[in-house]
Amino acid sequence: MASAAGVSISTASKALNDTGRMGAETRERVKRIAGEIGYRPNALARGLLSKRSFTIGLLTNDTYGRFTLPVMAGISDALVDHGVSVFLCAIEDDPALAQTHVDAMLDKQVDGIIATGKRLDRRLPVDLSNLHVPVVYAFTEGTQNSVTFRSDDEQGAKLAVEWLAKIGRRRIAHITGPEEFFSVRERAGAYHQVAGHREPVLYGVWSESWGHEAVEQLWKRPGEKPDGLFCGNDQIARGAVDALRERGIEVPQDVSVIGFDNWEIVAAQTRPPLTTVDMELKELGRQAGLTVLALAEGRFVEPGVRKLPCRLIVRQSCGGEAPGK
Amino acid sequence: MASAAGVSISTASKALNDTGRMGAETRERVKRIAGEIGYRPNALARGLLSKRSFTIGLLTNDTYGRFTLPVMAGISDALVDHGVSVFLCAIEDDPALAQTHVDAMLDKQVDGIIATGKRLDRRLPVDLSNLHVPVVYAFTEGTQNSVTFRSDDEQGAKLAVEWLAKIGRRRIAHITGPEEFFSVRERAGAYHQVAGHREPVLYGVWSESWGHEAVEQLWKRPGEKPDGLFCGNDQIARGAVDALRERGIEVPQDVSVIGFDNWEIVAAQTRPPLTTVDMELKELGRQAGLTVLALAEGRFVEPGVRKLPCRLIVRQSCGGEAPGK
DNA sequence: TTGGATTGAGAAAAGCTTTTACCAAGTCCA
DNA sequence: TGGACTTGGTAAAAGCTTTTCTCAATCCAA
Repeated sequence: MASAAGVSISTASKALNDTGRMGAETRERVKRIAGEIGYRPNALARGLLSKRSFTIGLLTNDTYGRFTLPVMAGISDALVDHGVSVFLCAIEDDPALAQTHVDAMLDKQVDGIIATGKRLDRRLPVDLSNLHVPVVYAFTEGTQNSVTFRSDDEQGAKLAVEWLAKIGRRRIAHITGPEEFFSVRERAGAYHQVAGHREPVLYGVWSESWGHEAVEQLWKRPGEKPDGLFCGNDQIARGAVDALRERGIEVPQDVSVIGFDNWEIVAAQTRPPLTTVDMELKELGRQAGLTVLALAEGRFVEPGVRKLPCRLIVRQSCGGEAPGK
Repeated sequence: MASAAGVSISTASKALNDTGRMGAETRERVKRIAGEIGYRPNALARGLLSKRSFTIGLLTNDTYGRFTLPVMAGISDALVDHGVSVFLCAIEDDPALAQTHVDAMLDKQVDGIIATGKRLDRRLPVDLSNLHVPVVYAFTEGTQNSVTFRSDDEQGAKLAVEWLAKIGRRRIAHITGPEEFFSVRERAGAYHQVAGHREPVLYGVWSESWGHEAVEQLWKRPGEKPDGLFCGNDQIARGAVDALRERGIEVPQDVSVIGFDNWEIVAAQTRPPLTTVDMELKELGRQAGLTVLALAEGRFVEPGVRKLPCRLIVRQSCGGEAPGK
C-alpha cells in the first residue's frame, strides 16, 4: 500500500487523484513514491464504490467475426483512452449461452452492453430491453427506443452504381444475396433508383459459386450483355470475376465489377483487386462505444437509428481511374 | 439486498452459498426469495475479498483475427462454465498500446492473461514475464519457463504429405511462405522427410498470387511435372488451383492439391473445395483457457511447450476418397 | 436438574478505495 | 488578545460479500 511508503491513507488517495487540499510538496512526494513502488489502485474496490467498473460487454452472434472484429476494433479504439476494457462474448445463436454471458457480464457490473451481429434485420437471441445498464445496438436490429447504429446500405449502393455510371457503364446488372435480407432489398432499391430497370436483379446466396453461376445465367441469355456488375458482396463479386475470366471476358476492360463489404481477404486477393463499398464498421464501432460510454455516465442520448455513410474503395476491377489511386 | 427480503445479512450469504449451519427451511426460503427478486451477488465485492475476479485477458496482435478468433472461441467455451469472462485486447504491434491494455487488465485484477498472435516464432511487443498473474502463451512465442501451446506443424505437414502419397502421388512439390517463418521451416522439414528430395521447395509469400506464380514456375520447367502440391496455406493453395485450371490441368484428376490452415472462407469456397490441414486452434484455446485457470487457482502446471496435433480435413482437391466423405 | 454438546442465526471484520467530516495549528484582523 | 478563517492532514464511513466469531437456545445424558 502506498500509504505505508508515504504518510497516511486517505491523503494518498487525494494526492493521487488531485483532489482535496494539501501541501504541494506532500502531493508531489506521494505521487513520486507511488510511482516508485509501482502502486496501482484496485479497480474492483474503486468500482464497488463508484458504481462504475470501466468495463463493457460486446455481445455478438457473428461467430466468424467478419463484422464483429472491425466493430470491436473501433470500440476498443474509442474506449481504451477512457480506461474501459471490453468483454467479448460470442454467442452463436444459442439463447441459453447468450443468457449465461449476459448474466456473467451483469454480475461483473459492466457499465453497458453493445450488441452486434451479422445482419441488420435480425435480433440477438436474448432480450436486452429491460436491463439496468445501457445497451446500444450496432449492426444488428435494436429494440424500441434504443440507440442503434447501422450502415447506410442505400447510400453505399448508390455510391457503387453511380461510380459504374460515371465511368461509362450503361448496362449494369445486380447480383446479390437472398431477398429476405434487409440489406439486399435496400441495396437493390438503390440500384433500381439509380440504374433504372434496364437489367434484372439476380437474387441468390452469399457465395462465390453463386456469383459464378449468376454470370453464366446472364451471359447465356440472348441479347446484349451487361458491361457493369454491381455485386451484393465481395464473395459474389469474386465468383463473378472468375466466371468472366473463364469466358475470356476482360475485367475491367470489357466489364466493370464492383463488390460490397471491402472484406480485404477477398477483395484485395481477387485478380484484379476489387473496387468495393466499405461499410466503415470500425467507425460504427467507435461511435457505438462512445455512445454507450455517454449513457453510462448518465448523459442523454437521443434514441433512434443512426445510419453511417459507406465509402467507396477504388481498386482495379472497374477501371476508370488510375489503379495507383 | 436479499437480506431485506429474507431475514438477516450474513445468513443470506451462507444460504446462497450452501455454507455454514442453518435450518433447511431457512436456507430454502432465502434461496426462494433471492430467486424471486432476481438477486445477483456483486462480482466486484466478491472479487475484492476472494482475490479472484473471474476475468482473464486475451492479448493478441492478430488484428485480422484469423488465428485469434478460433482461439478465443475455445477459451470462452472452456471458461464460460466456470463463470470466467474474457477481455479481448487487440494490440496491433504497438508496444505502448499493448502496455496500456496490460495495465488496464492488471488494474481490473484479471486472474490471468493469455497471449496469442499470428506467428509461432514472434513475441508480442510487451513483456509479460514478471507479472504477478499467470500468463500462458498460445500460438505465439513464450518466454523461458512459461507454458506455451502451439500447433504441431511438423506432424500436420506429415499428415498432408502422407495423404498425398497414400492416394498415389509420387512427384509432390511444396509451395510455401517465407523461409524465415518457423512454421515454414518446420513444415518444409517434414515435407523433405516424408517426400524425399525429388522436388524442390518453393518459398514465397502467403498470398494467392504467389501460389499462382509458383505453379507457373513449376510448369515452365522442363521435365516431368508434379502430380501433387502441398501448399503452405490455403491462400497459396487456392492460387495454385486457379493457375492449374487456367492451364487446363484438372484438380484433382491430374494434380492433387492440399492446403494448410483450414481457413473456411478460402478452403471451402475454392473450386474444388480444398483438402487441408486444420491446426485445431479452438482446442488449443480451450487448453490454454483451462491452463490459465488452473494456474490462477494455484494448481501446479509443468512449464514447457505443448504441441497439439493437427487434423486432416478431406474435401475434394485431392481425390482419393469419396467426396461425400 | 444440570452441565456439556449441538444447533441456528446474527455481529463483526476484512478486502481496497474514495469521500465527507473533522481536528489541530497557524494566520489574520479588529 | 480573541474570534474567524485558512491550511494540512487524519479518521471514519460507505460500497457489497464472505468468513470467522460469538451468543442464545435447545437437547441429551448423567
